[in-house]
Amino acid sequence: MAQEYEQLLLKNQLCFPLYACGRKIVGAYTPYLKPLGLTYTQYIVLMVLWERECVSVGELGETLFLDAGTLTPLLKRLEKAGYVTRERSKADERITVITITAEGNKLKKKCKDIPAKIGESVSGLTEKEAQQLYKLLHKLM
Amino acid sequence: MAQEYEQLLLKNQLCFPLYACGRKIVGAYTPYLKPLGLTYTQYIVLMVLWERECVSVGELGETLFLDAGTLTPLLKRLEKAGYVTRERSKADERITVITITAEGNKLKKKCKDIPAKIGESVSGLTEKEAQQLYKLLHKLM
DNA sequence: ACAAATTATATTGTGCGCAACATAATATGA
DNA sequence: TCATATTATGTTGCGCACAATATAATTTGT
Repeated sequence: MAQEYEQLLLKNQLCFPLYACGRKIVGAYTPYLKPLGLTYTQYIVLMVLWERECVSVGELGETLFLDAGTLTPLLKRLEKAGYVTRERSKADERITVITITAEGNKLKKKCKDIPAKIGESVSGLTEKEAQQLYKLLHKLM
Repeated sequence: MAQEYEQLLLKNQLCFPLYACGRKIVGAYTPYLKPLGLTYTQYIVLMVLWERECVSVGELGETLFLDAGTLTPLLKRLEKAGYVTRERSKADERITVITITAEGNKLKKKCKDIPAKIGESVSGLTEKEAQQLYKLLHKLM
């Protein structure tokens, strides 16, 4: 095999493990989120709302790096489940404001211990390594 | 905000940047792969085939951490495009053997320079940091 | 040999994820 | 002011991604 193709070997890729780990993350959360009827993406949307109470679709997208094509149907599902409300801003009718409901806030307590449980399954890394990884990923974004 | 919920703050999550970077990777490849009519997942499937020539669906799944529900329709699309063939193994009819075609191998040359181009856009990291990241991600998997 | 268990792939259903396009409201400028 | 541009969200279409289930071939145990 010619050396010029060395960069195309799967084992020489940095991107592939990044892609694979990203999916593994979602998988790691599933056993904890599914009993609550949530997906990972819905969970991180709720995380934003637990911090901010209300937020526009655009701000959500910027925060989570997701676009309207992903968020609109997801938010409609969360609305249907009773966890958020969706209404047009009175100041600017182009903006849809997403607000967490009391029911949505109740989920916060139920989700409280999930990060620690995930942390245990990522225990292949030491505390120092986890911090290193955190820094490198943030530098990438 | 009570301290007990600190772990639910988005900025304290290790998993979120992992999830976000995983998606950014796919996005970074798109401008190079789309002109070739390929998706990122199809590209990594082809990477395996460029190394191995032929492989079963199960081995592909183990290598790429993907399941049959993802691979079967994807492989049918690659077959339709003329890049692979799909046929049952004669030794064991349960196994579907995927083989790269001459047309599929031609793509290898066209993809040769993509990793370098992606590398440039990931140039926020030094060589040393990229190696560190590589090691940490592999430890996670 | 042959029923039961195992293995490998395929199918179905749901939910992302994003590009491209559509729609409606607001801002801008001659 | 009023056409034009911009902004924010929504819609459509396609391709993953995976759980759950189905199907068919092979292996195993008696």
